[in-house]
Amino acid sequence: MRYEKGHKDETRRHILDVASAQFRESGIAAVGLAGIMSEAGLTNGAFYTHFASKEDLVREVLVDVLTRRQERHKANLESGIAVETVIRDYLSARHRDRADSGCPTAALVAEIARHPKATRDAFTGKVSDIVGLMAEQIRQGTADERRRKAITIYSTMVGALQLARAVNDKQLSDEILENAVDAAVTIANAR
Amino acid sequence: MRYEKGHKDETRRHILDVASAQFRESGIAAVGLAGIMSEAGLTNGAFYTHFASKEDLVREVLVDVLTRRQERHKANLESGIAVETVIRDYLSARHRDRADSGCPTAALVAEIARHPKATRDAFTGKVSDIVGLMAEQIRQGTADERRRKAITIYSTMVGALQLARAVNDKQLSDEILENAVDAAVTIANAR
DNA sequence: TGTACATCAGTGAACGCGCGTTCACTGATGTAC
DNA sequence: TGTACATCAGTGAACGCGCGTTCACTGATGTAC
Repeated sequence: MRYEKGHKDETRRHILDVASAQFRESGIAAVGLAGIMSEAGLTNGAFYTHFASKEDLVREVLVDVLTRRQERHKANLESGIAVETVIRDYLSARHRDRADSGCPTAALVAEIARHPKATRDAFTGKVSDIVGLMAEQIRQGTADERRRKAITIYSTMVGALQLARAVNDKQLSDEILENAVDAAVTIANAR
Repeated sequence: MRYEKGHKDETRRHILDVASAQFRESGIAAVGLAGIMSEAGLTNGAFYTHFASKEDLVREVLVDVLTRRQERHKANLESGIAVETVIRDYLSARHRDRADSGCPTAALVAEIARHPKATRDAFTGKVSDIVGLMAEQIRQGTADERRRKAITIYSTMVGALQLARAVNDKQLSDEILENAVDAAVTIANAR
């Protein structure tokens, strides 16, 4: 069968979506291409029509998801949504319990640190952009102070979300999220 | 050959050390038992004389390393070492660059979140103990406030160390560590 | 208009490889008689 | 004291399995003449 115009792009988009959910849910190393392709409704071989290798897919997924999240940050900024709202969403029980649609940094940062330069380059650029947007969203302080605050808030959010996910005790998990919200909001509003 | 008394314990200890370094360096999923055993100077089959399964090894490694780190925290506390010193060591360039001998939480927390209950239980208990010791080390605030501070500081340190490792830009990496030090020290000393 | 060929997304079997795990076996030492 | 057997940490080959990747092939549609 020959396909309609745009079909290949749609398929590629679908593979990216399936892969990004599986990676965030289970980690990169634990996810196989066969599993991704079968969830996407395709067979093994079709993978290489769209991507050069698994590592290529990883990099494309990271750029894709982080770009989408960056755009959401940009929209938040333009519509004047407060940084407190972003912090509360990030450190919510929902985000903790739904890693597959959540922040790829929290899900994959340690694995990314062990991936090749091209993948880490892509990640670094996007994280830098997102931190920049968060800095713009912060109201108190000079540009430099706001950047420093954004970096610290991002670190705290990423660490707290991961700990809240790993810990096998609902009370401690909630406590981790709540304390991180307080700390992040305090930092954002500090003069 | 028959072995001297204590030989088996030494071998087990050696396998634990090799495995814990490899896990922290490369992640749990990316490390194979054959590689661990060969670095330990043994062959494949001997593994099951010491451990029931890879998952059993993972749990034993986590308990072992976190217990040792907990004991170091206890010693720090008893010899009156300030929490600032712990923060600066944790967020040092050395710790960032030597994951294999570093904090297993920073290296493995996201992977641990995806492991079976027994593994997560062991991790949760140890993290809880370590946070408790950090809380005792903090000077300002009521017991409850100190616990809350310790949780936040731990989250910030874990997130910042991981980001500093993943980011492919020395300047940004150093910036992440420095800002996290400032934030953590400020939290520890806040009234 | 009809026919021959080109295109190309996707199929599905196969490749070599390393994984976690199993198991019959080794051989130096300890124990029993 | 000498001999036969038990013990057990470790060996190394083999198990089935799923991995990432390759490739000859399919077949519906587009294009050329």
